[in-house]
Amino acid sequence: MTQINPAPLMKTPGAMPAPDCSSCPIRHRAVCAKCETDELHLLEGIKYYRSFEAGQTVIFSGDQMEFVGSVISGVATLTQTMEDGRRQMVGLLLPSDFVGRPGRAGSAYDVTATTDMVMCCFRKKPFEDLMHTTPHVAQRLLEMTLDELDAAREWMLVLGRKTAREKIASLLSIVARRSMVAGSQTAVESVSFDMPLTREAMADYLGLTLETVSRQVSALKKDGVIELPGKRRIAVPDIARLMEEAGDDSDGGFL
Amino acid sequence: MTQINPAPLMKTPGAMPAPDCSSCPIRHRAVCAKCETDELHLLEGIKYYRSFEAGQTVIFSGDQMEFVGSVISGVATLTQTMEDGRRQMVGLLLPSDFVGRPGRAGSAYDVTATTDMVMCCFRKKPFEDLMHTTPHVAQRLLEMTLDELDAAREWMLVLGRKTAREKIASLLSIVARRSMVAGSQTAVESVSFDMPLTREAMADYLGLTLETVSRQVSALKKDGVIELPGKRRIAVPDIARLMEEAGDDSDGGFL
DNA sequence: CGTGGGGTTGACGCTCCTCAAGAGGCGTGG
DNA sequence: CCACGCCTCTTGAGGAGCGTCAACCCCACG
Repeated sequence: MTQINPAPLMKTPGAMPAPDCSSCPIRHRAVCAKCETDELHLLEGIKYYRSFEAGQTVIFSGDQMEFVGSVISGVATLTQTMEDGRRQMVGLLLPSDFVGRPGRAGSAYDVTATTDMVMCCFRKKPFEDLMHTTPHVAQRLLEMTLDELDAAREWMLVLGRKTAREKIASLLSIVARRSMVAGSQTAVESVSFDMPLTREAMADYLGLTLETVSRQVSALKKDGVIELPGKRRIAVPDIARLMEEAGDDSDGGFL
Repeated sequence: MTQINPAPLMKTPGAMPAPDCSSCPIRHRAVCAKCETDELHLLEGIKYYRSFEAGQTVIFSGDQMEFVGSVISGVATLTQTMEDGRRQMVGLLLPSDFVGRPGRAGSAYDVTATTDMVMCCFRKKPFEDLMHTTPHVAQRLLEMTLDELDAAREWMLVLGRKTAREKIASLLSIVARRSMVAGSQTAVESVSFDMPLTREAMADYLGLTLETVSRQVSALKKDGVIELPGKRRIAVPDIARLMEEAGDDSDGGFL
């Protein structure tokens, strides 16, 4: 059984000293992944760290974005809200994911930290300038955006066609997979991880109500697909079984 | 190893003479939008036209993509299918939209023409090379991908949180808006357009059944939100009313 | 004139939502 | 120390919305 432990690394929200890029845990997966050392120095010159507390809003929908950046640790969500209060999560931001949209002034979504979180930020203007001069940043951003688009489309299938039980299993699969990548595990059959979302956030993700989420999680537990060893912790004894419940078996493998 | 050759194409869709870029109707909206004349010549050198009939599959999910390209006229869809046959449309490709994913060998989705369609194609390899040499193509592709991502996220809200009636109204709004852009109308309060999708395709788009789509279209007609002057034709006497039914009023305006 | 594809409409039932009550954990303050 | 409020989560009962199954219409086309 693989154990993935997130490393919480801060208390007070706000600006923080930014460590060296060479020791960065997401160095090879973030926007900067393709950068040569000279390009990295340019980025290093304009970067700064910021931390956010669980529950804190990073950007409000419609606000001006003065920065873009990468999630270093922790989890954030992108959500849309209708006038009558209905909410849909449209993005789940895990370590190495990029926040913000170059070329557009305001944010179209609310960005909220669901756990304590640290970001590596760049002021938007200098970053955009840098995109024009260093092709590797723009290239990597295109790759990442295409991956996000694929993820969004996968998600559409979940939202549009899957049952409540399949939706839950799909979400757990995604989080499990990402946590395995982060821990650089390969080909294991069981995992355990901390679920960074509340029942309500899961419901917002999946287009369900929190009651339905709770019921289906209980059902998956009763059927032995998952175990709940502690608050927030989820153990998956048989990953293939979970994927089967999600409706997409024989998958396992893109990126 | 036995080779089974797919049936030859029925009519004569396929290669076509490619007209000059300067007279192209999507010149200023497609991937080539930012190109200078010299860059355009490079593209012109590797481009070729292909036509597809309504109902014809452009690419099967999992197939190698030998080309990428832009939709010139007509409509295509991107769909995903689960093993048990459940289908979800994940992209609607209208004129100027880009088809294909540079940097990945195979297609993740089925691409199907829903009307007769003409595409401006580039063989994948030369196009990818060109992306590295002419920054304007890569820049424009990033912009377009970001727009697609926004559209996908808007769509998630539709799939996850809207009622059947709101879903129909949302789809009609999108098609109406796009048809207005194409016709370069400004600030009108009524539109009429041809709906390029069957009830079944609409259902696949919206995560509904075709019966529900049919019922809700009838209901919108009965309530005077839309009129159906002819087969496939839809008239919207009051666009604001339609947007209200879609659940996102006071919108009107991104791109 | 028959056939097949697209569309409409009705009856019925299942999934998931709504409303509601209550349990368990945790920090605060008396 | 326990009481209290607040938050998250669980569980139940009832109902609505949409899916399923089925019949039927319209029209193009051979």
